[in-house]
This record gives sequence, C-alpha cells and structure tokens, in this order.
Amino acid sequence: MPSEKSENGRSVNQRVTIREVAAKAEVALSSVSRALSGHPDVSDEMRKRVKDVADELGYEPNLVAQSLRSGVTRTIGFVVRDINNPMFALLARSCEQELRRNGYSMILVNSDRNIENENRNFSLLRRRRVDGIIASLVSEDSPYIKKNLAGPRCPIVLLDREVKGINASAVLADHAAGVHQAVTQLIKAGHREIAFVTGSNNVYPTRNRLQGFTKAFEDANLKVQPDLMAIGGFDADYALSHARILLHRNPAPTAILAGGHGALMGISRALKEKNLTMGKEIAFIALDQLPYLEVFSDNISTVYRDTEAIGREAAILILEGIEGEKPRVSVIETEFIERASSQGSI
Amino acid sequence: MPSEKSENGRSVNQRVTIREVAAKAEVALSSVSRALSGHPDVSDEMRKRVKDVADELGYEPNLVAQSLRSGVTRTIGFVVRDINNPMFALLARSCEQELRRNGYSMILVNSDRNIENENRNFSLLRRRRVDGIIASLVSEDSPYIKKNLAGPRCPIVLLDREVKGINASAVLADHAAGVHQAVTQLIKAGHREIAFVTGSNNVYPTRNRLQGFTKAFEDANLKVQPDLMAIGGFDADYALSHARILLHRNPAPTAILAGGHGALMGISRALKEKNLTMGKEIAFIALDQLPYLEVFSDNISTVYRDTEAIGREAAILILEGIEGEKPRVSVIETEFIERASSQGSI
DNA sequence: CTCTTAACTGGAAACGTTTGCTATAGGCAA
DNA sequence: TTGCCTATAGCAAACGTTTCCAGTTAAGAG
Repeated sequence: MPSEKSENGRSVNQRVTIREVAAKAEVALSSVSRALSGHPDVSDEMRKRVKDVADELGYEPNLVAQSLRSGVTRTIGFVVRDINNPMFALLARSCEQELRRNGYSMILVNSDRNIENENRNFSLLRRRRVDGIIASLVSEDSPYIKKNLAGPRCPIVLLDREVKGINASAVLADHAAGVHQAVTQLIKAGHREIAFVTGSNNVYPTRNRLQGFTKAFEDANLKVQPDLMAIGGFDADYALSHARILLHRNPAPTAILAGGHGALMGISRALKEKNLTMGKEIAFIALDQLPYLEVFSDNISTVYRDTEAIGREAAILILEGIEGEKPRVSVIETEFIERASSQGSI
Repeated sequence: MPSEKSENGRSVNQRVTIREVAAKAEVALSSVSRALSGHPDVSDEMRKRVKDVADELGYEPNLVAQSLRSGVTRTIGFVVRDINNPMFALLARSCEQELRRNGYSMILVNSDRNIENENRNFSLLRRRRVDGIIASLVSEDSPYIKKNLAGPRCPIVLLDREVKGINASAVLADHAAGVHQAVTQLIKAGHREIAFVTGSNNVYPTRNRLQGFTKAFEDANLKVQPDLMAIGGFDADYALSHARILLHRNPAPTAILAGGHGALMGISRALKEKNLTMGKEIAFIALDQLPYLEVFSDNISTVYRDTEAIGREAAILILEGIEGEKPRVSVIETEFIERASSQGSI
C-alpha cells in the first residue's frame, strides 16, 4: 500500500493535485482528468498509466474544484423543521442512505421551528450550491416561502406540506385514511368522547388528519365534538396544557389521539399527573411512526406510516428533479395498527 | 423586497455572480469582495454602494468558489459508526448546533458498523476538503486507521476511542465511574449474580466499563464471574442470543446491565421471551443516555452520560484543531441514576 | 503513395472567488 | 511647491478541476 507512506520527500501537509499526477505520469492534465473520470476518449494504456500513478501518489480529486468547474456539487440539502422530533432522525437517515447509494451527500440543517432560521437555512444551502433541497417546512405560509421555493435551477421536495402556486415535488402521507380507521375502530368499541391533540392548522398533516377524524364521526352518524380537538401546535408544552384541560373535561374523554411526537410527550406527562395509564383508564392511539414506541413498548396502538419509505421517496423525487423531470407528488399510505393501548376501559 | 422578483430581463435560472454586482455598482470585482467580506480597506461609501447593489440583485456568494480559492470549506465531517443507535442522533444534533453557532456546516456519514464503509467515508470527506473530521470509529484497529487519522492538515476528534500512536483529539466518557457506582449499589442490595452484556473488547468503552465492573467486585471483596459477562458485539442480535444464555444460567442472574442501545434491544427481547419484566424479577440497568428511555419510561436506572455535552465538546475540540491548537483529550463524567428498575426481586 | 478519417492527446480557457501587488488621489509636513 | 504617506481602488494571478478545440499519429481506402 504505497499510498500510505508520506510519499518521498513531499510535505505531508500538501495535498496532491491532478497537476502532480500529470507531471509524474508525463501526460497532460486533461488526460489525467479524462482517464480518472471514465471519459471514453482515452486509450487503455493511458488509463492504466494514470491510474497507477494516481494510486501511487494517493491522489484524491478535489470535489470543491470539480464542483466549481462542473456546476454540480452532488450534495443535497435537507431542511428539517425540528430535529428534536425523533421521526426526523429516521426520515433523514433513510433519505441519506438512498442519496448516498446514488453518489450524493447530504447536508442536514435544523430550523428549530423558527421561520427566520428556516430562511437562513435555505440561503445557506443555496450558497453552498446544493443540487437540490428536501424540506420539512415550519409552516406553509412563511413570508420567505416564495423566494425559497422558486429558487433558480434547484429542485425542491416538500415533506408533508402543500404550498399552492409552487411547482415543487412533494411526499405526502395519507394521514386521513389511518386516522379514519383508528377512530372508526374506537367508535365501534363504544367510545364517544374521543380527544385529539395535534399540530397547528396551517400545515397539511393537521388538516388532513382532521378530515379523517371528522369523516369517521360522520360515517357513524355522530357529531364530532369540537372542544375535544386541541389544534394549534406541535410542541410538548402546548400539548401538555391542552391535555390537562381535556382530561378535566366533563364528561372526560375515554380515548385520546396523539398527533405526533410533541403531542405524545405532552399527553403522557398529563396522564402521569393524573395517574392514568395509557390503555387502562383511557384508550390511547399515537400518530406517526415514533421509533422509540416500537422499540420499547409493544402495546401502543399506532396510526403507522412508513417513515423510512418517505425518506427514500424524497430522495427519489429529488434525484428525478435533478435529472430534469417534472415535479410530482407522491402519496404514502398510513394504516391503523391496533394494539392493547386502544382498548381503554370501555 | 426587490430581490424577489426575477430581476429585470435576466433569466431566473442564472445565478448572479460577483461580476454582475461589480458591473452594476461600477466598481472592481475585488472591491465587491472586500466590501462584502468585511475587509478593512474599503471606504464606507463603497461598502454601502456595494451592499445595496448586492441586495438589489439578490447576490448570494458562491461558497464553492470561496472554498476553492481560500482553501477553507467551513464544513465538518461527522463519521458515525452506526446511525441506528439513537444515541448518535442526539450526539450529532448537539454537535451540529454548536458547529453552526460557529459558522460551520456538518456533513454526516454513516459507516453502518463496516470498516470498508468507514474508510470510504473518510475518503469522501477528504475529497470534499472538510476542515475537520469528528469520528466514532467502528474499531480501534482497522487497517485503514493510520491512513485516515494521520491525514494532511485535517484535525480529527475521536469519540470514545483510544488509538495509540495518533495525535488526535478525543472525547472520552468515564464509563468506569458510573458502572462502578451502579454495580456497587447492586452488590450492596445483595445482588451477586450480576450479568453484563456489552460491546466488543477492541473499543475503549467496553474496556473501560469492564474496569469499573470488576473493580466494584474487587472493592467488595467478591470475585467477578466471567461467564456472566457477554462481551463481543454491540448489535441487538448478538445481545439477544447472549442474553438468552445468561437467563438460562443456573443460578440465574438477579441483575443485568445493558451496555448501550443494541444490548438493551437484545436483552429486552430476551426478557419478554421469558416473560420477565425489568425491575421486577430481575434488576436492570441501562448504560448510555438513550433518549427514548427518558422520554417514555421513567423507571429505568441508568448510567447516565450527557450525550449532548459530548457533542458540544467534540465541536469545541475540532474548532480548536482548526485554529491550530494542539490536540487534547476531554473526559466526560458519567453518573449512576438509580430508579425503580434496579431494585429487582432481592 | 496519398488522402481521409478515427482515435487519441495536449493546450488553454473557463468556473467564481480571494488576495498580493500596483496605482491613484488627497492630505499633511517640510 | 515638493515629497511622502495613507487610504482606497483596480488589475491580475491564483485555487484545482473540466472541457472545448486543435493537433498528431496511424490506419485504411482509393
């Protein structure tokens, strides 16, 4: 392994460039470039000669220079609304895997539920000249949204967001179907006071879930009770305060749906305060694929969506965009998985 | 907000360059560069003029070109051994936050517990000319390790790894102390058959933990029982098969320590198979800060380490390295947090 | 034997910045 | 007035690649 030793007299701090390879191989720069990049106009002999010298010198092409010249960075930006939500870790991971399989790297940036941060993140990624951006937006109507989504030559994939007037690709989960199944099941089991804690109404998943929720009541010829729906924020503190109110209601809810990680955190704290156990005194259903749920407790009923599939699909869509294909929307199914916690005391 | 509209006649696909800013402001390229980068040799009038034009045109400097010219990418590579371990999500997140606060981006790559992947990851990051690499290595003696850690001009921070003959910085957790506390506590409570499932011996954390483990027995004038120590792999399957063996032992262990995420997964499955509950028939202690533990069940005793502090510290060390400071090792304390699960049936 | 063509190879210009050096202008001291 | 210094601005050369274009060689056709 000759490339391991610090190459004759040359300083170990200096990186070897294509120029040195060319010199040592006694060929032109352009030939080195072609030989190593798999260009067809190169003789076998030349290619071998160059490759040998490159290996010998431990040449590693400078991707920065390649990017500048070729205009392509082979990098995708991933803007995530709230990295504290473990669902996004799962999502980003599967997405990164798929991208890497296709020769792309990922730069992940976190907006921390803040629109200004989000805007800065987009700007950063543009300055880095990423080839595409996958984004989980804080909201669907930020003042910067037009600027950031209609950018020059940079395909966008939106995650679970609908922004009108933008032709970006998107991966949407069909939350409504799973929620409909779940609530229908609860109703069948005799539940009537079904509470729902979920995010704010200005994003697609909330709207979509509520559609499924209300439709389940309609289909059962029941009226949905508005004061059992806590809509307005994804964070745990919000969920906690609203869960407290819900639990003190009269009549008390006999079942409760948690719309995502934050809601689950808040609700589980509120339940503990009242010494209630999920699935015992109150039926409980979690939305989203929360990795720790599957990992640790196997009795929580869930409206499942395949988060890793979403990540992969996002990668596929962004690669399509880079290839110049038209943006398109991809829908991921959800499914109610019934386990012990949705039984409750009824 | 004039920069939002697609700037007079110019194609929206073309990015505006420093050259166009210079032309429109009727000054030299170099003046634009200096004005925007805060160089001192610029008059106030020039700076204002340039900034106004830059804003007007929506100029966003090309970081690729900047990097090529300046030799600095303001990017840190993060090589993670196994992204499936949720601890790393936590770690990477806090690290990224700290880096970003200092104007750096992070590229995260996953080795998937494979040495070849790890080697490729290092190579990729070098080609991208990252300014530094933070790495959680698969093992401490891969054949590529010398090449990858003694690289040119690129500071390295190792996470929980000791590699001799390399002068890289490192963040090490003092696992031994926490494990010692935990085991001592168990012994005091009357436990004698204490099992330990942990990773392979060729990495620092395992060795370090075992030191704490055996020392606790020595300090109590007891002999550690080698057949209760399952050493050899971090993955859940390994842990599962070994936990099965341990649970069938005679006399059965009355307490069990899980060395990290994989071990915990395996053990919890093995316990379920035998219909045992953590903290009931068998005392249970988890090592590492596993986010889902804190989040979901509040009764698991833990040898806690502040994972986010590790991430921050890694960021600090890598930034020091970039500043040209000498590598150094930073130690993070661990602490036994006693909760219900370590009571067991004794 | 010459001409055409194919198959390579080399030279040099770009990509968008930063930065060292040089030039100009005005201010101030002599 | 002259000379020098300071503050500022411009020019042009890098950074390490890719890629267009032109040139060379050898082979095959006539």
